[in-house]
Amino acid sequence: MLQVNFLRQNRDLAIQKLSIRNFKDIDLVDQVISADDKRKKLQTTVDELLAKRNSLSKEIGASMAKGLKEEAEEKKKLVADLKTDIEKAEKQLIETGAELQNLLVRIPNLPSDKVPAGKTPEDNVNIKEGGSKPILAPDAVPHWELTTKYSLIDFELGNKITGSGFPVYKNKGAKLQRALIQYFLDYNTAAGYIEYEPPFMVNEDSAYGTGQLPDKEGQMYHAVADNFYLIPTAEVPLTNIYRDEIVNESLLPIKMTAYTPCFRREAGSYGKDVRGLNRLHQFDKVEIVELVHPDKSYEVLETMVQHIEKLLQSLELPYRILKLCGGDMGFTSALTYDFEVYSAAQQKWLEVSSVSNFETFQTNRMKIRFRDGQGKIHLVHSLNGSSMALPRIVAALLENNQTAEGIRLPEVLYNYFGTTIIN
RNA sequence: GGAGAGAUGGCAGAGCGGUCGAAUGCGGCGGUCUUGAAAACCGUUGACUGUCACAGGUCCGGGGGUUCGAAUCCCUCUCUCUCCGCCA
Repeated sequence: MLQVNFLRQNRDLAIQKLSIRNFKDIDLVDQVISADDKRKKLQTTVDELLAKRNSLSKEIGASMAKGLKEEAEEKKKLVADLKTDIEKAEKQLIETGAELQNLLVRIPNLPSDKVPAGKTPEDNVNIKEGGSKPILAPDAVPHWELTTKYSLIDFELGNKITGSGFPVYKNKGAKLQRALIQYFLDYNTAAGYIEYEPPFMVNEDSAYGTGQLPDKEGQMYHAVADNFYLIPTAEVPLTNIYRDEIVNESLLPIKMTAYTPCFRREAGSYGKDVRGLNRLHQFDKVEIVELVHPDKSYEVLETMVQHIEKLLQSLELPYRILKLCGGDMGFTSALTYDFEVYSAAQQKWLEVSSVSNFETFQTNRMKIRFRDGQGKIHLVHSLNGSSMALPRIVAALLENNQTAEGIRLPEVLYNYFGTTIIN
């Protein structure tokens, strides 16, 4: 959520930046400002009425203490008259506040200056490629055949137990998941991230805090009886750890990592895109989240990009890094880099990580703040990235490393997995 | 799930329907003392809103009510604790 005062003071800039996103409801900016004007006026009215009531009430108390009963009764009447005015004004104030909030939550984050213009994924800027695409044998097959061939994943069984998009990992397939999770967490904690195991369900406030609610409601699984949401990413519980907290500046940066399963309804997905491990309703992911000083967030974003790049390099996968264009960026982000790995048998780039700086968009909602040396309070910047999402990594590992003898694993996994090859 | 108790500032913990944004202790910050530190002593220390700055307003778990006036009384929801039941 953007800050109203920022919009008031930078109306034109905000509109210009929103256009980089191809955001259509530009009018919202002016609507927010005028709703806030209205709110301010009403607030003043209410405040004045309340001030009157408060002082009269005090006088009543004083009169009573002196035993001036009649005087007190007269003043009581005055306050009684005020009461209807107060109720009316307060009702309007609440309505206007809600109206303002409704407008405000519909405005996405402003893209940073570094965001390229563009509308679709084709307009994303390829800023770097690394690793080399393997040359596969002519009989190479996509991962969904390999997982069957080596008994790693049973998609059909998942259909039976739950439904499509809920695969059952087994044998070495299950162990590979565990090895990757362990490796990723160790890699992150070695870089100073504190490991967490958060809840896999969150309440409404938390889902709202990171921006999943109100508009992405349909993308989460909702446990209606308790009004909990299954997390779509560890970003949600991790970032919410510091919701409504004011931390000392010396505690920054706060670096957190967690493995969690992620649950996504993915309503509307179909066809080739969802084949095998490409798109699932439940998948494993290790996430990194940072809460940092506003002056440092872009520096930190670059560090996070390097962190993830090195991780991909260690997995010996061909990858590329994209800077997302305005039109393809998520609602809450100011700047996003996507990481994709090349899945050789499908001959497709698969997104395995997304790293974003949200600046104050999330922290304004969550009121995550820090106190500086002068005792002043400011919002922190929040960032996060996948480090890494497992399924597509597994898809690429299987496809790219298939040989006549079996799947050859990258060296970094030897110790975690126990053997060097899956056969 | 049943019975009872409770929810107050960063933490602990007072609080008669009016002068309570709230005692006190701890912690934090500043100072005195000290070569330096500790101790001791002195001072200071909630958030939001609003204003050029004052003033003013809001917040004592959430929501509603009673009252001229609510941290204080009533209702309700949520959560925590104790006991019982169930249970990985």
